[in-house]
Amino acid sequence: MTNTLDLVRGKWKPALLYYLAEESPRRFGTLLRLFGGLVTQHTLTQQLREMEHDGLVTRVVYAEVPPRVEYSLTDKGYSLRALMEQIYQWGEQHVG
Amino acid sequence: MTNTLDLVRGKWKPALLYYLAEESPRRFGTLLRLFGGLVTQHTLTQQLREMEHDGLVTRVVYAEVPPRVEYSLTDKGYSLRALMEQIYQWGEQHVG
DNA sequence: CTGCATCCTGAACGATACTG
DNA sequence: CAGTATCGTTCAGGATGCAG
Repeated sequence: MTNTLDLVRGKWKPALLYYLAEESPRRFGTLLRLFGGLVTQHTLTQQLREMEHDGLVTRVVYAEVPPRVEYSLTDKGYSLRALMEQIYQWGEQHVG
Repeated sequence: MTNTLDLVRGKWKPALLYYLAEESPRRFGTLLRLFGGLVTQHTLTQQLREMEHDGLVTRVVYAEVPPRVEYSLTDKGYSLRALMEQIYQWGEQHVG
């Protein structure tokens, strides 16, 4: 279970799950702008790579100039997003 | 939702939730021994106090010599424990 | 027995500058 | 545009010793 929580152990991962579930694929720059300067490129890249490693997102690089990289949610990612929704619902009842 | 995850943001909190759901109340020393030296007094005290502050456990001090302190799970604690079970189930299916 | 005080380490995250 | 490289800060958690 801790293993599951580890998948969202990362400051921006829950939000990334949310944004990518809302619309996939999304470009790196788009995601960066969605956070409005609250997160750095460094950190965003890091968290996306970890999520890719965990099988939550897929990363597709297009050989173009300028470069384009798109991130999409996997089935596992969508499933985890649904679980997060459960958790959110619990919070609504017990925390307010 | 992050607010909910914050309640178990703490290395030993999920385990404490588990042990206290299994049997309440439990003494401090008992909990400490359950972890078999993997956690220090310092950290265990800290996490229990945070859980108390979050309304997950109640702390009862008995004015005896030697001192006795017992921790119990609250209704909210049991409820969170149930949610953790949901999370665990998800992990079984998607992580193995 | 329980827990507080102090010090310390490691990992997460941010700031900034540079590159294909 | 989408990174990588470095460095600095913060903070959870551990080690150890002391106290009621």
